[in-house]
Amino acid sequence: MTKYQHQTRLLAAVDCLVFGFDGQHLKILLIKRGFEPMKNQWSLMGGFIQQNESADEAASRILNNLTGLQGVYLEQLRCFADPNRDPIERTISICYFALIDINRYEKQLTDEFHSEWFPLNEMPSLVFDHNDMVELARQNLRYKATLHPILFELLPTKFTLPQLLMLFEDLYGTSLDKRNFSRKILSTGLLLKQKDKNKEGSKKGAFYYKLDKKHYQKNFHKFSYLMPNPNNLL
Amino acid sequence: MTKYQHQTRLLAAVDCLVFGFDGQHLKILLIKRGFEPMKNQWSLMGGFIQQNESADEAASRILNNLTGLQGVYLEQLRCFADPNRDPIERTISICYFALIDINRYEKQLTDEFHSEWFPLNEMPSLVFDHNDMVELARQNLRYKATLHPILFELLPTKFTLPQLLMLFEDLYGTSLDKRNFSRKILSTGLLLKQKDKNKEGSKKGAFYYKLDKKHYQKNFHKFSYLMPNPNNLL
DNA sequence: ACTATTAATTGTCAATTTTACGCTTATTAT
DNA sequence: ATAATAAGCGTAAAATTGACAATTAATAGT
Repeated sequence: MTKYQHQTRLLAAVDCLVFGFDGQHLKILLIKRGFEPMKNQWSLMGGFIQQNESADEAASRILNNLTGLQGVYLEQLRCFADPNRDPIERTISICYFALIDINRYEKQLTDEFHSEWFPLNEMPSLVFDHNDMVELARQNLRYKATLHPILFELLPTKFTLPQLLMLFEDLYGTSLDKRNFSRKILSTGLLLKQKDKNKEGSKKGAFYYKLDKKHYQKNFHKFSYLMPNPNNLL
Repeated sequence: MTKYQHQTRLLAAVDCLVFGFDGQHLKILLIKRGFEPMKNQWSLMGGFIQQNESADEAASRILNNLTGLQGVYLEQLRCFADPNRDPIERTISICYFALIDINRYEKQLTDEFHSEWFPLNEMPSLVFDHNDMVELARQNLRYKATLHPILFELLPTKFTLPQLLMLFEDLYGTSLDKRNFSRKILSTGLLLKQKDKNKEGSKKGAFYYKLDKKHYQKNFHKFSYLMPNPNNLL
């Protein structure tokens, strides 16, 4: 026996969602779809999985091909497999999301690859079920960011507390007390204060911080619900 | 154009992981694989996705076929798509996990469907990458249960606080103070005290509780990290 | 070179929540 | 009756949170 008999074989694609943060708003990177159907409609970065690559590899390859991005935070969201999600032919899509530092790639993305940033709330309608993917990814990001220090992926290596605050406020659509926010975020022990300041935003300037790589693992989980510390166990 | 040209089509399967709780330990339901390769090896409940069903539908169907389970909590975990995960032919697997009340189905599962429960920590080695799936699902469950009242799916409609405590303790591999646990869990407002007791576990007997369906939505999120309440926003 | 302005940062205190315990209670078996 | 067992209630110190006010550093305008 070399093959499974009598089973349906399907197209498998990967769609990549890219989040960025411009200092004010959480944004999403879109491109105009390059082939039919729905050619020239706004879309996530997508492509078919090849015979000998894993889904993770396909996601990296496709993201790189369509945006030039490489080595960025990339995580599988989930698989979308409605039989009618693609009108041409049944295609399963494995959806990924990436988090990048928007400033680091802005020029290359818009000039070279003709992709465009949209604020999450003022996004055009997308092809197929890509709107659902975005909504799920947004919820997932909110959810995950309550427990994981994942939003730092959206900021430069050196960032300020006001920047971080803005990011949280925009993601959760709320406003937070900066004094309490600072205290809470610093109490995690994840941040290392730098000696220099960022003076773009104010006269006084705000101190830069970096993630403390040494304590990152140890202090990863400064949260609580029913468990004292779910991830330190076992 | 009616088809995408020159693209690889792949087999797509679904694998279902079933969790249960016997009052002492978290358990997982396994069956002996019914066909080659690896026939008669321990495995998750799996099968191929058919032409006109979604992945969710396939998961329900396959779970029902192999265990008789129906209408239970079932959620997609993630997609496993390593090109070599199946030695016969490349097959993408979309992994699902189910949470069930073990007592409700025990007889049907073991007698009729010849599936077997194993404590998560004393599980035999499984076919293909199913071991990875189990490990990921366990982590995911731990993770999710810190923020979502999801573990109730593993208990009968009426359950006691000592039962719930045992479940948390086993999932997180730790011991918790019963007094603090009670206070914390009751403070969520999610539980409704019943008038009758369960006297199986002790002489005194422990009061039954039910989930308060009315307040379930409202009190879903009694937790905090950086956000006052991430899910009530927007 | 002062002064007004702006945003960052530090600080305070009451209220709430958590932690770490001890004690009482209900029930059954001896 | 009473000993044994696990359930359930209580409590005080410690830690965290929430709601604020005050101070500080730097710049820009006069």
